[in-house]
Amino acid sequence: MEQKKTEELLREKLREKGLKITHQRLLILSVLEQNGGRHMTAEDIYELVSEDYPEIGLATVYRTLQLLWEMQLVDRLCLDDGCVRYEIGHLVQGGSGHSHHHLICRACNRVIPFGDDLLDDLERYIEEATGFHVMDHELKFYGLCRECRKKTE
Amino acid sequence: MEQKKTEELLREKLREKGLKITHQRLLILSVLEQNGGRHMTAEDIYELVSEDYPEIGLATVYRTLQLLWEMQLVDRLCLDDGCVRYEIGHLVQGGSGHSHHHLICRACNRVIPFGDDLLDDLERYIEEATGFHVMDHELKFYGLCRECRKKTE
DNA sequence: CTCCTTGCAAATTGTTTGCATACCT
DNA sequence: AGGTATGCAAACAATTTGCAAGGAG
Repeated sequence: MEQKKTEELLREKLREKGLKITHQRLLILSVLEQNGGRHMTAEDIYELVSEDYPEIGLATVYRTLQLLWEMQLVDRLCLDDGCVRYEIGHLVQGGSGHSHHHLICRACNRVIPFGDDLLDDLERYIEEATGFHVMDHELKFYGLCRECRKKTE
Repeated sequence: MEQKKTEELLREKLREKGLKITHQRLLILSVLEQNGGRHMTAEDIYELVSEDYPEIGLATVYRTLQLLWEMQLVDRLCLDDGCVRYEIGHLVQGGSGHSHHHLICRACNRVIPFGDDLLDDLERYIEEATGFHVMDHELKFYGLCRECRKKTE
């Protein structure tokens, strides 16, 4: 049901721009949606889509991710491991409009997602102070996770 | 004066770890310090250091940046243009202990630094809630800058 | 039928690594 | 002297691009 909605959103946006609705584009979005919690690289997505559609090329995955990102259907993030990662857009997913943050442990490199975002006030403040209209944000905290703190004590 | 202080910090940290104090390491830190406001790529830094020290190799720049980052003397950030950028560490620079955020315009790709950080409360909350000890953070806002908003109206 | 899109392979780009030499301490 | 660092070139990995063929509108 929700699935249907996101796909419909993509169809609309493509139509608006005069772009074509292709199997590949729908499949990539669907894989992202079905893996809501993960932070996937283009390669990850490529492999998952390949299961249903083995002819797909990696370049298409890159091109489509770029497109979906521009349409705000997916979010992008860098976790300092040298590759960009993607997840279904927080604006479309569930429609809560809220993203989460990432806690990155400098010792074990684990990435821990953290709750909801609590930045509404700050966003409002930025808009007032600078005229910059905030659409999205990405917040990462670096430090030591509970386990690594124990180890070094 | 401040310059001297940061360099001294590096010397100490190197000594502590039994690593050597080399011309290259000092120069790289110094270039970062003199370009406090910029977000420099390894290549940028390489070119600047080359002016004073043409024999330097790009690989050394990468190795040194990695080292300085581990020592918390420089900060790292990704601005979605496919390369990692560096700036002098907010912990050492001025000693305020506060970093700034970045506003990234999705239309013109401009990067606007934004004031001080206001995340102390959130950091404290995270530590209480999860046991994760926060040492640093990186916060980016995506949206439309004042100028681009005007254009699209 | 037209133009957008794709798959493939080659090209690019940012970053890392191996190794012999040079340099700190 | 002894091990660390460096410069160079080659290796790698992620991403992009050119192009002929295929597919949506």
